Amino acid sequence: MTGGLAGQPTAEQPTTAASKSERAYAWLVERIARREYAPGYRLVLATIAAELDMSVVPVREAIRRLEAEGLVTFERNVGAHVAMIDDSQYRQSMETLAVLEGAATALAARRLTPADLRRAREVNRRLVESLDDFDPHTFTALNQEFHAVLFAPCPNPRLLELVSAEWARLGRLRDSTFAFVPGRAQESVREHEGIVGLIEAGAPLADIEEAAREHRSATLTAYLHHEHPGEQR
Amino acid sequence: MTGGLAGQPTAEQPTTAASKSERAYAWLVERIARREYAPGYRLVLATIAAELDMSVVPVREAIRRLEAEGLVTFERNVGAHVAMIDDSQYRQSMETLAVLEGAATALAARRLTPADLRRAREVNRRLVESLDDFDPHTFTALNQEFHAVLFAPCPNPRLLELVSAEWARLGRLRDSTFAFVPGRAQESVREHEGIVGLIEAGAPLADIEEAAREHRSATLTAYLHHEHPGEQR
DNA sequence: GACCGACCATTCGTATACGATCCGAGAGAT
DNA sequence: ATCTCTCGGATCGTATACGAATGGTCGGTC
Repeated sequence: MTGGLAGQPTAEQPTTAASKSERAYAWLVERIARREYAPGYRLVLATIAAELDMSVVPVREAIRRLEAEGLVTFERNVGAHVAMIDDSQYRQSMETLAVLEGAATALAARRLTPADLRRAREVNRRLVESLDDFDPHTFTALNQEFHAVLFAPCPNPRLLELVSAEWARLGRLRDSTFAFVPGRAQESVREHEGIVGLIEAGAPLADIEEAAREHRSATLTAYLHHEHPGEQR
Repeated sequence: MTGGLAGQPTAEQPTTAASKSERAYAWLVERIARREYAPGYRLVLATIAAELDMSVVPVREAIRRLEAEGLVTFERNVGAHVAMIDDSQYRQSMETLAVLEGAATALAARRLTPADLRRAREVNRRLVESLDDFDPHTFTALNQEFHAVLFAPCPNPRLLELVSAEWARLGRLRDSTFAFVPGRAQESVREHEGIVGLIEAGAPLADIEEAAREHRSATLTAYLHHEHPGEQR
């Protein structure tokens, strides 16, 4: 391993700072995020190990971690696949996110400084601009940034952890809703302004929470209507 | 490796249905749950492997899984310890649970049958009875059962997953709040009745959600007041 | 006597090895 | 020709082996 070749013995390269399993994890997340490994892709331990120049053991660990986080599915004696999210799961996760983000936004509201609000508006302005030549990916990225600014000062890190874990599951596995229902984007940025306004005005936290939640739910509803026009729910 | 001892060759015992890593996982959860391995306990791979009569590899996998779920902490090249939850984390998790459970209860409300409500009341009646000779553990178990009945029909399994994951983190790692603030128990059962009443009466979902959330938050507040009477928050 | 540095035991991290399991392809029978 | 059974390749699951990092202890020095 690394054969005892006489490298710079004194050079304390902290390159090895991360363990191999961590590198494998990061590498896989990267690939999944950029859809090089698309949902459904078969992950073969030995292949990945070879590509990363390590044994299967760390790769295995990385994959199990991804499984725990819901990014890959794993079947005994069969192997791992990049997770696929069906409509039902998508709906559930979005609904959950609506709840979590709504709460986080409300908890953060009183801690947002004027500077934060300015920054939020700035991001939203860029969202408006991006409407011109619409690209779902760009829009989604900015959209997430907008909301991140709003709930960043939330005093409950645990809540934020759950939010970002859920986004990781979703954002990386499925194209943004806006790719399916571009029309939703316009409404969305309008609602953003409304939320910032509520916060600025010191509105009751319950109102802020509801607005944030509804905002997210509306995106989901738009998607469902678009995909399954018949259904009620 | 089960040393080739001549077991019943034809007996297709599906005992081996679960992989070793799964067995190790279940075993560890069990030990942690029953506080045989208390918070802070050092988990040594080789020791556990020996006790379970397997190699360290599956044990390692089980521990990493527990880490992902937040039940153990893991430090590189040092090892794993059963997670300890400090006041701050406890507060955050309870707050998060208040949000999640509130939402789950509201989503489930319209789907609860009269039979469900009867069952909830029955559990609450047992809670009242248990107040006589108060045992925090029994009380907490019944308490969780009560709430589980209420949000079981929640149509969003993902939300329920997060709820139970969070309870696993907490319930297994720290004694119930009621051990610290027994007085809270009385209020708690009264509030239960209020929540069931709201659901039965078909109250607005927002009201139900708020009641459920407040109910959980109140427990937290009681604890904080008891432990840190000075602080305002 | 107290502080500092080197040694050793313990335990983790990863590689390699091998048996177990699954899936598909090809031979054989109907 | 089609269906079935068997065999073989591919891949996973776990054991064992060994280098590497950590933490504590012992001995040396000021």
